[in-house]
Amino acid sequence: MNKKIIIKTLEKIALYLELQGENPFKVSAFRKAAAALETDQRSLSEIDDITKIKGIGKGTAAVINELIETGESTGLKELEETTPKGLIPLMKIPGLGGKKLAKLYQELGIDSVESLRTACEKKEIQKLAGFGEKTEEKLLKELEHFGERSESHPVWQLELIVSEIENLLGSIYEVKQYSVAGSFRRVNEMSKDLDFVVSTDDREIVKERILKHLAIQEIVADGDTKVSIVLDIDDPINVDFRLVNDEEFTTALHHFTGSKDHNVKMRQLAKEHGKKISEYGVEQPDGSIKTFKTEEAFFEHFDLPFIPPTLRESGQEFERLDDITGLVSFDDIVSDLHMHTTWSDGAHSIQEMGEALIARGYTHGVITDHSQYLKVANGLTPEQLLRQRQEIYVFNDEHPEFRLYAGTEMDILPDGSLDFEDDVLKSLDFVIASIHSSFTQSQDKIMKRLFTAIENPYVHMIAHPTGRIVGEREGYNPDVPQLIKWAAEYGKILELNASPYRLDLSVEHLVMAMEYNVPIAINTDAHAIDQLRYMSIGTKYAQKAWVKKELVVNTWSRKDFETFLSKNK
DNA sequence: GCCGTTTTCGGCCCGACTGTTTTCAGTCG
Repeated sequence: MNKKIIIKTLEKIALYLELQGENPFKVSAFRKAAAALETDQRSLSEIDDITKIKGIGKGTAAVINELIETGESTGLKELEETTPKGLIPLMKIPGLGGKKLAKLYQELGIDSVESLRTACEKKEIQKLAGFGEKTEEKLLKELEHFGERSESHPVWQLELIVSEIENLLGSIYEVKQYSVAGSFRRVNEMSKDLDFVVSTDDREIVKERILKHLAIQEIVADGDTKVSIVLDIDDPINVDFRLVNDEEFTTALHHFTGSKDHNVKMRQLAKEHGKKISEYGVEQPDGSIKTFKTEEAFFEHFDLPFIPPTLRESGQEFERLDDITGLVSFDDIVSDLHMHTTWSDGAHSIQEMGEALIARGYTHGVITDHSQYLKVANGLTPEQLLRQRQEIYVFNDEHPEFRLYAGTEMDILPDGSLDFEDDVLKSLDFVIASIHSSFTQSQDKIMKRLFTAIENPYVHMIAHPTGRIVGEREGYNPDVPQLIKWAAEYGKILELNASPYRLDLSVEHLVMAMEYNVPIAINTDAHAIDQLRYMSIGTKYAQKAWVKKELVVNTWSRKDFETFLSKNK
């Protein structure tokens, strides 16, 4: 029996209990037990007494033990027999939860999308107590495009929408402070919706401006403090705006940034001190409400260090408070080691990219255009590389306070060979190797290709090691744990490609890389100046994997970077 | 169902919005 199956079973039981309209605390007890098991790092065989885990008691332990012994759960079986499977997808319909579904099933025998639609059309639903005409209409409307709207949106899609909305909010005179919140602020790869917190003295006007300037498909909710809309774009997405007074901004931002689990932990903590956290402030034991200028001050009020939004996930962050200070942050970044120019498929010249790096306050950077194999990207021949170097030297002469290094993003070819001979590589300051072709090869072949690069003494880094596109494609499926071990052994850097399309390596793999002390370079892979902004997303994403500053190559000084380079010569 | 340096019973995070109601339940985040 593996842990994943047990976790899934506990979650299933919770879902069925919910569908039966069970006590919500009982439902959440099963969810908590599943979460507790998941957070516990040990494998099943390493756990001797399962009830010692907080959140697992007599009832849930019985389910777990039965699963271990027999591979089945009689409790779940019974639930499955008394609750039709067809109800499960109905939970996704907005406005329908366990209680209402239980009632629909018991009173009208509704157990599927079809029977729900029929009941709506026959106007049977409005007759039930607690339901009405409006509910029925709303359900019918939801059923029309049920399953059409995608459940979650990748970060690269949202990034553009967020900056557009931020521009709008910034342009409204009556808006005092604003920020994106929710899972996007926590830099999750996928988000179901977008949340914004806005402070103002004049909610009506701000609301009016928002509704007027956005392309809106539907207004979902329209209250005093919350406006919820669906944006009218190719892939429609729900956007919530929370309107608060300026002094409430910080607590509201914290509240709506979540995650839910993080908030629950914070509130429990507050309660232990006789305090009460809400989006409007922290109620003190004497009943007064305290508000905060910054999130730092908010956390300090509870004797906590600032917990970055990216870490506010499972509640586990409260157990690693001491590690937070050593994490990489955007302020530590002094270089970007992967970018393209007009020499290959970039939009800007060496001069322009270099000056953009200086403007960002960096001390150095590497120009890494594609290599000759990548014809579609205008890859460079060794001769072109040589000429490009002259241009880089000129730039350095003109900007003595900054240093641009000559590099390449060299293809690892389908046959496993490298796109440049060693003597070409030797002449470069920094060599990136990456795979852009034949993604469907066997893992064995892919790993052989990667190993060629790893063992080449002139290669410094493997870029976007899995080739994935967030929410779109899997990549070429390398054996990442093996790659990490090789990188550790051969002293190579692995990339965290900061482009929101890639975020590659992923959190899971970065955690592994940290265990082996493999240096990570967070690079934008910018093909134009404005893409250099991805560095911020990349560093935040790295925090999610608790990536330590000292292992991030682009926090190193120019001197330390050069020392690393000279070791590989 | 789980939990306990105030507790083995009575809580369990907190509030907004909606639609159904004449004071609140259900859903949602």
